[in-house]
Amino acid sequence: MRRTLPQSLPSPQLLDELSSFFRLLSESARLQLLCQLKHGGPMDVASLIEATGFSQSHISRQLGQLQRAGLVNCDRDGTRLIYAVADPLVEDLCNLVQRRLKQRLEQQLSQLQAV
Amino acid sequence: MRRTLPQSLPSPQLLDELSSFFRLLSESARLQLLCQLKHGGPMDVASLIEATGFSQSHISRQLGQLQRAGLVNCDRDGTRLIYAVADPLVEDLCNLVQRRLKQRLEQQLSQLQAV
DNA sequence: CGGGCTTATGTCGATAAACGCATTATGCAG
DNA sequence: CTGCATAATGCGTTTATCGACATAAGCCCG
Repeated sequence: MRRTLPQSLPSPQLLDELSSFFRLLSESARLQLLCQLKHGGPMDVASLIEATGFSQSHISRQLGQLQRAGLVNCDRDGTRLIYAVADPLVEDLCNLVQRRLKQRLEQQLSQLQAV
Repeated sequence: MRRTLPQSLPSPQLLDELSSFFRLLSESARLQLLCQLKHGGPMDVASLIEATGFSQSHISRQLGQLQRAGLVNCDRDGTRLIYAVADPLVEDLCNLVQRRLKQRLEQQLSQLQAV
């Protein structure tokens, strides 16, 4: 009896917006930047280069995308820009997915052991 | 004082798995298939072709990806395969993101009106 | 077994995005 | 105004993926 009520189909525009959002998280580089910022708190680009090993141009572009999506914001400190996570949503999503990955592995493990 | 405790950085493998998962949802075609299955309940491939307009080969491939990720499963009915959503996680994720998109638009709207 | 139906896969062109290098733009100190 | 540092952008190469067509593989019925 646990049936979710039949929701209507999302419009093509909504599908595009949803998929575009998920696309932001579909690249490990961007996810890495977000996690790094979450972990170390607000940090400047030089630190992100140091932490991730990516080129300055690449990091700048990825941060630009994340900023346009509102997932990140930045303050100036002289010529440096200090970036910070602007929305806890990504962390929540990652936690949900991570828990699910874990459950799935445990399930596969138990099935193996059942043989 | 609402500070989440400093979680450790995810490993590269975890980052890859997370981003790979999100990549599944980063294509509107796959999201559309999932929503269609959620909306119409279990259905066969012919119905999905009818509903989405994609080619049979394309749909087969996308369903294959979703199935390998455990997001979808299928039962045989003779030669037909009946696919169904296997995990409510995707719906939850979409709801979270959708709500956030809505909040963001409302925020932008109020800022416009404040001028 | 042979033909018809349904799904999976090989292949290909088109497109998009990653990523780095080089260059330009922007802010700050002297 | 001139350097000096930092961040953003133009451009090219490479890689991956979409999506379709054609073909193969699997299943069922005569």
